[in-house]
Amino acid sequence: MEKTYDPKRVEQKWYSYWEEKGFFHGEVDTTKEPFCVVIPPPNVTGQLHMGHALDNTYQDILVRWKRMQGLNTVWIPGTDHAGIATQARVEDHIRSTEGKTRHDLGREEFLRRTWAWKDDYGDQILNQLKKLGASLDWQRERFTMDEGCSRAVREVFVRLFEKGLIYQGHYSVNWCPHCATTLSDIEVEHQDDQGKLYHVKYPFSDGSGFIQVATTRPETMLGDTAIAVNPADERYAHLVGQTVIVPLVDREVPVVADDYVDLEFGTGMVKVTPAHDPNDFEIGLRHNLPQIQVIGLDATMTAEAGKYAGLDRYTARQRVVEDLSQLGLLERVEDHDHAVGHCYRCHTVVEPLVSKQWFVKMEPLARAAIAAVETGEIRFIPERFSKHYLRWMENLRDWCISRQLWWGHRIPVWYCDDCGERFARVDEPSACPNCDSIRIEQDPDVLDTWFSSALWPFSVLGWPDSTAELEHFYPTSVLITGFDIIFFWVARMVVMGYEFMGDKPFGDVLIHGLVRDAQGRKMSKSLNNGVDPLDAIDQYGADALRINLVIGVAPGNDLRYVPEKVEAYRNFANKIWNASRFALMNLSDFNYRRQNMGTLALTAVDHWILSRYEFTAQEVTRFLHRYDVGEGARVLYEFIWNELCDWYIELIKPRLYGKQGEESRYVAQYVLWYVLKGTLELLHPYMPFITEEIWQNLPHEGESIMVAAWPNPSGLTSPMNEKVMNTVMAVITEIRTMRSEKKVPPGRKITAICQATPDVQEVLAAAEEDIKNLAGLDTLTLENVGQNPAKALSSVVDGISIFLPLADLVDLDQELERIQRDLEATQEELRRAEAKLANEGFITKAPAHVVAKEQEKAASYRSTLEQLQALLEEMQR
RNA sequence: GGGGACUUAGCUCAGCAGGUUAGAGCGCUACGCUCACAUCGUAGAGGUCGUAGGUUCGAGUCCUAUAGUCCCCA
Repeated sequence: MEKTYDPKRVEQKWYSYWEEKGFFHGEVDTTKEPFCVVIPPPNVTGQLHMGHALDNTYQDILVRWKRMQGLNTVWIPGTDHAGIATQARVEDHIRSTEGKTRHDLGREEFLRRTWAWKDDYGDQILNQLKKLGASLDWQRERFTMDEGCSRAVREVFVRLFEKGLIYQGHYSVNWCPHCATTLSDIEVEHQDDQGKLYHVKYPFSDGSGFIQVATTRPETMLGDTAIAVNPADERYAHLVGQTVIVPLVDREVPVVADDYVDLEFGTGMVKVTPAHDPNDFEIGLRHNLPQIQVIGLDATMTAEAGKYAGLDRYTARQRVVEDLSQLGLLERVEDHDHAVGHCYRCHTVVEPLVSKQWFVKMEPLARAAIAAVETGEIRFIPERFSKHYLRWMENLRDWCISRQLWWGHRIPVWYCDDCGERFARVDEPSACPNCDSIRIEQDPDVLDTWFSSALWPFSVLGWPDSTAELEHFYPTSVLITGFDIIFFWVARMVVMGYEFMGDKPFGDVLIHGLVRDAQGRKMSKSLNNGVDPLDAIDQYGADALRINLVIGVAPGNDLRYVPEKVEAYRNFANKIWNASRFALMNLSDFNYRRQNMGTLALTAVDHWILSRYEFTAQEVTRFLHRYDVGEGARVLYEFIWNELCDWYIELIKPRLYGKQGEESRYVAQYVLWYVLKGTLELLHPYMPFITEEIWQNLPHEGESIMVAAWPNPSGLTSPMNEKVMNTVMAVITEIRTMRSEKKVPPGRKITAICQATPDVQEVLAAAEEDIKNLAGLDTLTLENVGQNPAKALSSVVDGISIFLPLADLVDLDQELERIQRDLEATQEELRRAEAKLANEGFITKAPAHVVAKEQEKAASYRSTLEQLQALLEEMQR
């Protein structure tokens, strides 16, 4: 084995091995408890980013853990067709290579090209997940536009349509002029932009003066069809029913009263443009106002805008403002920050437009989805995201599902050219069901990408067919995703799950945060501060990246990607590597079958590490069970580095080298092997590659660590030996500290005298060789508390007086000062403990074991204090 | 405007069911290439856990208020 761990040498090898052996695949096995996770499907043309790495690391950790626990485990991979993103990318490509638009190619050819693009690049992101070690069941790979998923989409659409839950209508929707499609409400991101508030005067029709309105979008006034005031506004009550002239277009419009108007804002009067503002649209409906569209699909002004026709909306704004100013109708302009909607894909400012679109009626569908979270049938981890979800679900607006794209699931609705019949079908119809005409046309629009993702947990299991998979694996066990898509995706899966499966899509939803850069900024293309996970894997190894992403992170919280931290876990991998290398070097002649644990003459040190190992196993299991993935990692890290490596391996070296006989050597080998192997198993979900590589080299049974049994409690806990070892370690550490303070060269062997009670002496005597080895002693003398040795460094720990007779290094003043300092610190601790114990409430109300622990501490402080005082007296003599 | 999160060592963060002498990594100081590891070891410095109240025998941990930072929704 090499001196340093080389991830590149082993990662590819083991991934291929696992895949070939079929360990990732799970068949339906009704005799076993199922554990099923569906991947949040990444965009088919996307590239793996840190967010994916984080998300899939969490999933893989849980999946590997459950698999080792013996559950019938399946983690289903797949990709999302990502309508807007994919179409935009292919359009860009065609434009730059051929100078053509999608319209030049036509729908059919464009779709052919997009499928070809998908075939060329679609596997990329999934292959990148393999580099991360993701144990996905590749035999079950799906795509949201594959045949099965597409059929599920049509089936769902038709059923909802026939139930009257999908309807078509003219409404104000969000239009992205760049992507040339509508967007649902949540696809619009509101950002505060610096804008201006224009105060414009509208003359009364009868020439009796002006009213004043404030607007941030003066260009829309060309489409004004009313002025509105609040009915409670006494200032304007007399105006309601009068008419004013919209300047520039000379349109006569009424003044109406509507509750929507905010009395406080601006002048308390607003212009109403039903065609270009969702709120104005609502006002328009209430007052029967006409909708005049002055801005077109390409964000330029329409013919309705008169002389402004053809101008871009922002140019038109300037012109309108100039013209108003010239007419003396612009009262004033002030700075004004306001929220402006931007497309979540391209960040273009969204234009509200009235158009005919398809909607899903959400209110009846949401009921079950709300109840599920309220009753705890579906649980968010951390819990606070339940509120987030519920608040949104309870204020749900209908979902606009039609998109003016070509890439996606085409809406399965046909129109008859002859009789005008409109009908939905799962399979393509050949004629009109009403008049048998074959002159039928399918709706040109496609569905929102999230419509198909909403079906993911059951469509990937074979729905609408009733498959064994659905029966066994649905509901899935846990969904793991970021908080940013709770509304887009999680909520809609819950809705669809209850509607079509009559059951929740998953029981638990584990939400994680965002990966930010080292400065805490979001990783983004525009900032170019993203870190490519593949680069990170290349540099530090997949295992280091994985554990770095989860350790020390509380569930739901964001984390920063700090290269130094990944490096620390690369070092951790190396530490494990070397500890294992040491173990293997000493296990060449080891045969675990020779004797089993029960018959071994275990030492206190052996009992201690077994006890700590058992504790670690319990903790890791407990933490994983509660999705505290980061805490589980921390426990393992600390056990491996601080206990197994720093102490146990150091302590057993002489035994392994045969210095205490063959039997003792075998016992040490056995315990080292047992603990190391078990620890690797516990660590495997976090660091799959290195653990497999080492495990395969250790004596073992089975084909792979990934299908080894998860370590179960086996009664190895030993509080007594833990206590003994704590004393021994404290003595060793104290001697080391004394040496270090006095700059005793590490190589110099010295003598130590320990004074203690007979029972403690016994403990120390049993550990004499260990203490001598690790504290650098040639002699260790144990005696009763009494006379101080002359000219010695001294200290007291856990009621043990330690003397190092190093006459040349003793400086009486320094010694006095140090002892005095220790004495004061101990007094302070004792004071605290005694105060606690003197408290009636504490004694009567605190749990017995807490009180006992406090008493023990006080006793220890007391004896330490006594010895320190004795020391001091004698030194001062 | 409504909701939520965060505020713990110089920096980045843990702290699980209230009970430890409050932890880790990085950085810092001193010493050390001791036959697993310098991607290392040994020892050390460094924190009134944002502030103010409250609950409790006991609060970094629960409650209220307050300040600052950030996020979501409207």
